[in-house]
Amino acid sequence: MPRGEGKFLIKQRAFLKLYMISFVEEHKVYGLQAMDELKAKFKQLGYEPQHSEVYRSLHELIDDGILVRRKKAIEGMKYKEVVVYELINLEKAKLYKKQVKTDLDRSMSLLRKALEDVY
Amino acid sequence: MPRGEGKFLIKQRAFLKLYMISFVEEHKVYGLQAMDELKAKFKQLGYEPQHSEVYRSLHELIDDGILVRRKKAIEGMKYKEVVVYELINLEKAKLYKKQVKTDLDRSMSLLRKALEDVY
DNA sequence: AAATGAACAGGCTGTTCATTT
DNA sequence: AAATGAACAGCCTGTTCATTT
Repeated sequence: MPRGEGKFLIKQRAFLKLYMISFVEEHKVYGLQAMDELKAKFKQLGYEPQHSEVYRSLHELIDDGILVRRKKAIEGMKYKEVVVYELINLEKAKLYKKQVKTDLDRSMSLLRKALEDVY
Repeated sequence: MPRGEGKFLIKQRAFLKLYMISFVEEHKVYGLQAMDELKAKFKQLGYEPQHSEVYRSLHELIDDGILVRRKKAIEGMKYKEVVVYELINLEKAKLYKKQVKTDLDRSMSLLRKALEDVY
């Protein structure tokens, strides 16, 4: 059972949770909209996050006590209502972002080192 | 079943295979020695590749037709003999390295973008 | 159909066990 | 014990199915 030791690169889950926090801070989006935005953003890099992983990220942020769910009637079109999220604990959010930044930097260093060593 | 589409970061397997090729090019090392070298190299980045994953990388490179196994009597100390590897197909090796470089660059871009977008 | 969510399945990888020298 | 390898187990994540609006 991996205990978080000896780890390789950052996990997709953490990567997405980071973006979810970022979206919520900007008062944007519900689940699928976040996914579409990310797909568009990363399309040229060949990365297409799936909806289930986006939802899992959101759910986990709720379990972490960082976000809360809120139902919201849709303003204009399409269907009735969506689930939006709000920051409930800014401190926890800041801490999480800080931790993820460390992991992102570490991951970058691993990749950079390989590029330097081998090519 | 993931078909290599919509993928996130480069996999540890590919990362290690790249280093294995690099080691073999320098006529270095057998399995555990390679692992120790990598552990030392990445220790400060908190990455510690496990022996089974190193062996799997080596085996896969054999399946890929890039390396061949060769038993070699140990020169000085410790125990009797180890398994060393030789490059059998330089073209394939070059191609593989090129492919991995693409994936490394792509992965770096993903991480860099997240750092730019969120922080 | 859009949106959310859960169930299911498979791949990747760490831990453990087995074998040889 | 060092070295190699395979078996086993668990986590992560993509695919599929179910439900609601």
